[in-house]
Amino acid sequence: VTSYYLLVRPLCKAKMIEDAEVLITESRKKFRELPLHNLVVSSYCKGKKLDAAVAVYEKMVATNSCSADFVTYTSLIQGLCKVKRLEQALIFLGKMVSKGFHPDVYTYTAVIHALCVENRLHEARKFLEEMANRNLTPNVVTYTVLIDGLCKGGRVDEAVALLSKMRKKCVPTAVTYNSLISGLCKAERASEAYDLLEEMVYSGCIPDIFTYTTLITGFCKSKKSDDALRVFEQLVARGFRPDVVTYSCLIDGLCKEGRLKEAIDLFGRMIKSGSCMPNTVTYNSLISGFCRMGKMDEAMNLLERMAETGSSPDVVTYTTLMNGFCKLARLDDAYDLLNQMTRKGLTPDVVTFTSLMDGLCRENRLSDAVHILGEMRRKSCTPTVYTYNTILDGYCRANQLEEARKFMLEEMDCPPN
RNA sequence: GUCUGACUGAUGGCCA
Repeated sequence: VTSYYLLVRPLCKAKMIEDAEVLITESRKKFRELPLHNLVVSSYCKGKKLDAAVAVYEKMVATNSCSADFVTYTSLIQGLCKVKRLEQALIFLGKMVSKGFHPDVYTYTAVIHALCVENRLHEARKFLEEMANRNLTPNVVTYTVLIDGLCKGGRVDEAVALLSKMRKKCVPTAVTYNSLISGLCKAERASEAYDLLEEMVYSGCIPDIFTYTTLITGFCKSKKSDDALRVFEQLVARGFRPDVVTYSCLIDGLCKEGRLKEAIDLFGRMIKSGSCMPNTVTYNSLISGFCRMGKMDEAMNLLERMAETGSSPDVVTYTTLMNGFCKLARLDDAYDLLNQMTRKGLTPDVVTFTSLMDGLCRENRLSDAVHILGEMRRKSCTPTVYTYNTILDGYCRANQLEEARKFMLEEMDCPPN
């Protein structure tokens, strides 16, 4: 037996699990030990080879070599959860219980997590209750998993309520705070998120630059760049290093409020600080800001200056600029950029084409716009509902309601929104 | 002598 362990364990560690499996299944009966089988099953699970893991389990059952135990079921259920084979995991959970084994907090948490990922929040909550019925105490991770699921499902209020509930039993971790802060920011409730951040720091949990950037983006989304700037100064004062994403978020927020001068100033400050260099996204935000203001000269100037800091324009850069020109009815300039980007080896995508189509529609060139739709399909660039809406809006604007109706019935191959 | 669970950041398109 000892020699089997000496072989099987290293084989599993070296991810040569198939060889390990051969060893244990073809050995003489007395070596068919359960821990060896469990080792193989769990190794397959870790390698996300769940079919193989389940096959070993089934062989165990079929050949009666040894019978699955707590560890076998735990490994399989958690492995299945990880690869999102939730239904199968639930079946094994049922089997496990019916065989008299008691899934532990970890297993329940893994199942709840998988349910949350599938947005099956009601069932997730039911499992929390089931834990209580089985005298299992949910811990921080269990609560955090559910809180995170609720946040991602847009049910932030329930998440906040669950936070209060969990506080009576355990202490939130940085992960808990991060989930909630992100959820509140997505729900445009950045000031509540900020309160949580302060509480997080006060209670000794350490946020990271991601946490701060989430908050900055949250304030920007709510058009509160000033609050975002305050968070920025605070993170610097607390010794965190803003990176290019942090700067870019702020720059984008300022641009979206039309505060272009401040955005440019911050851009300069970023370079001067020496801690990071702007990238394509940083430029794209600035360019988008200038385009929105109709300042196409400045926008084009930025395009030309990207190379100075080692950035290259991408499809977003060009689309932003083209859209800017389209909105000013400068279709020739937009087409020039289309050619330029193609020459650079960049491929226009569905957004690029939709922008162009919108420009054409605004100039009453509806048949040209519809023509692009055909081009897109030929290039297997799939139109989205925005693309169709653009055309529909064009028809409506031109008072061609009957055409719009016909287009919707005959051309739209996605559900309207 | 075998198993174990969680989170967070940026840019472009339609209408309103």
